[in-house]
Amino acid sequence: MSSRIALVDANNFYVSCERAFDPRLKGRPVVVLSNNDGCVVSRSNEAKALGVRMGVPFFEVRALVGSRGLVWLSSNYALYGDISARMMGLLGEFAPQREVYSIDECFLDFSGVAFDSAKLGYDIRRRIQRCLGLPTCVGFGASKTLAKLANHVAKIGREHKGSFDWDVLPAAQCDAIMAGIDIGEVWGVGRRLAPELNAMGLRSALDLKRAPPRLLRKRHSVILERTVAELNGLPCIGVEESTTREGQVIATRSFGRPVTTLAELREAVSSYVIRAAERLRAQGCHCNRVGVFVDTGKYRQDGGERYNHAIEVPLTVASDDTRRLIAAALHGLARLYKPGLRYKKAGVSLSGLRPAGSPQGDLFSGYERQRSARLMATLDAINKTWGMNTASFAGAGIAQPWRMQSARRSPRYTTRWDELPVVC
DNA sequence: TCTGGGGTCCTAGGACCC
DNA sequence: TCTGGGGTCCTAGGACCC
Repeated sequence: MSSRIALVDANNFYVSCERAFDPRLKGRPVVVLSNNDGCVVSRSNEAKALGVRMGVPFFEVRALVGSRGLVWLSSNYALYGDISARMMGLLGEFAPQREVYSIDECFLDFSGVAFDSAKLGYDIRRRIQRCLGLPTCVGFGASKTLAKLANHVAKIGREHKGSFDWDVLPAAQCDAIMAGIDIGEVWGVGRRLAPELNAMGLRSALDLKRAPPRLLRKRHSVILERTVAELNGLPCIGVEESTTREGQVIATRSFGRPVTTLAELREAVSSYVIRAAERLRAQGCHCNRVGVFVDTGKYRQDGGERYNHAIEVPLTVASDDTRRLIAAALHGLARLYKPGLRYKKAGVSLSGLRPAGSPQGDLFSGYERQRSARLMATLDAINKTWGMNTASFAGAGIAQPWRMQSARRSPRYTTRWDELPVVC
């Protein structure tokens, strides 16, 4: 039985989440900004029509606020994460197997199942629209790469009404459509690779589909070889329900204003460890390496040299105890810190992840370990019930003057009792 | 003035082992 | 002067993704 995969994704996801709770935003040019209100990361169709590009620094388009009525919002990840979880729950009802690929994208595996893709695509889109108020598109194909590309076709061609399936069209027609798609739109071909492939005479998705895979592997990598196979309907990338890879947890932020003192850097790094450790425990993992990095930023005005360095501190015993991880991170930070610089950003990474149940304990730590586990569990329970940072660590600072800007975050409608939407 | 954050995967090269 | 070969593990860096 041949492979049949769908990719569902929400259109303009962050903006659509905001619109679902604030109908006044409908029909208007709206953008949602990245952390620190730095870059545009989501745009309504009206904003796209004004020429606002993805990822553009906000200050470059700020004039459109006055001249064209552009509305801007800070990002509200509590809201988007919750809406995403609801969307993925609904999508899971449609297929035997589901892979949550990103906050707004999901692969569904229908291999071995008979279905009418036109009806299914319509049903999925209607369900998500009715339950959550989100517009979506659906693409069907024999591989993940083809499903992604089908989704792209569904999105740009109005005649497809938000759903497209390669397998219902004759091969010649599929090729004609692919010939019209830029090679850079193919999943796995990024900003570096596209010009290199262009230089080899490959310009469209169809060119890549017909390219010799061996040669591409030699010149580039095995990834590109797989992409070519996937474009030809030979699935190489499986649909995976859960990720059991080793993985890592990263927490990083740009500062609201430059930071110069070690004391403030210590506060910031501590607060990032607290967040990362929460996520680590939510995954049920311990880590055995703590990385920390600082950066003076790549857009420096003062002409000085950029300083961005990282250091990894190994732990003798894998841990998920915030206190231990903070101690390790601060140890690394002390070695990294150079006075007299204006730091723009810092971060931590937890790696060497393993399941919490299997610690290779040091001989005498049994009792300590139980105490630690209880303390962390209590901390997480308090913060889950009463909201983030209800109980925290003094080392992270109280005033936190270095914190990022988030001038226009909408209410956390669905995750905070005190911010529930009020219906009049 | 103002330029995000959180990931994955592959490859090359060095350390180390037998 | 001459100085193996094969394997694994780890890490850094680069490319990609959303």
